[in-house]
Amino acid sequence: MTKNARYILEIINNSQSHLTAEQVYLLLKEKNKTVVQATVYNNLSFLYRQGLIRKISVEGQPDRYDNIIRHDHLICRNCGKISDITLADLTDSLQCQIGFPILSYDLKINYICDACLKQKQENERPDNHENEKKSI
Amino acid sequence: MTKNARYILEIINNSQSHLTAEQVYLLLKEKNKTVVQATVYNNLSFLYRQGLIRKISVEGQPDRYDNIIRHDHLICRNCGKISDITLADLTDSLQCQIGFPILSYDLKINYICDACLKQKQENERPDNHENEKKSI
DNA sequence: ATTAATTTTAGAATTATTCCATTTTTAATA
DNA sequence: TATTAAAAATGGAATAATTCTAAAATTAAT
Repeated sequence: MTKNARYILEIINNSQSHLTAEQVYLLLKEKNKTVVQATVYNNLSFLYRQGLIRKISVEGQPDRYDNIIRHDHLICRNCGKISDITLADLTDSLQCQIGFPILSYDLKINYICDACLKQKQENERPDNHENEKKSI
Repeated sequence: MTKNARYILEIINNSQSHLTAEQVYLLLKEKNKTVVQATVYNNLSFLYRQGLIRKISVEGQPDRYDNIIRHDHLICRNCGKISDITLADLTDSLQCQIGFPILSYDLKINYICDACLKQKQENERPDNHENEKKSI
């Protein structure tokens, strides 16, 4: 494991958010002035292949990277915000239902976050006709 | 709903696979010779906003479009193949655990498909040292 | 028939990611 | 320690997916 790979793993594990490759690149640059994006992509692929990080994808967004501690994700269908939530582990139940061996699962819950809910109520006041069909 | 939107909805609902925008474009072209990609993207967004189609995303792949009949997805972590599978409905259980209202959920099961499993066994015969670290 | 609104088109622009050839770094060995 | 081989990083070009924009075409409303 190279220095860059170690830094990247650290960045991802210490982050509360769900970093894109670009965000990882910007953070890594603080440690290593000369690093380029390709290096970040190489190392992210390496760490992913090794099972040391998780990759999450939300429609219309670039791939994001996350730690491998089991947890699920809430996706706001209005603004795209991703949050963590840890729900009951489904592995056994799924394994049972499916029959052949599974590796893991990804569960995304779609909802409308507080901020968007509030904003929507604002916009839906009878006098306001803005943003009538806005949503990601 | 315009003619193009109707055709696209039909294409997606009649498809067994999980079409990308490009694939939808190629299929729509058979009906409407002059259509361009931007039109397909416009209409896909429209149909998605209306809740008439579903969007699914797999890391490293372009977004895909699917019908809205409830079902889950199996993702082969080696070749990226997506298949449908209908598992127990989790809505109530999730809704209970979460507390605030949810819209829906997406469940992806990671596994290795038959074809890849067979191919891996081939490659792992002691004489064969190809592809020792290949996986998406 | 006229106007306004919506959709489509064509093509440029943007974003995310991969590829490739060269250089640099690291590790292994004489 | 110097030499070599392997792996990683760099810089930049290339590709793929998607969005944007402005003009043209179509549709609906008056």
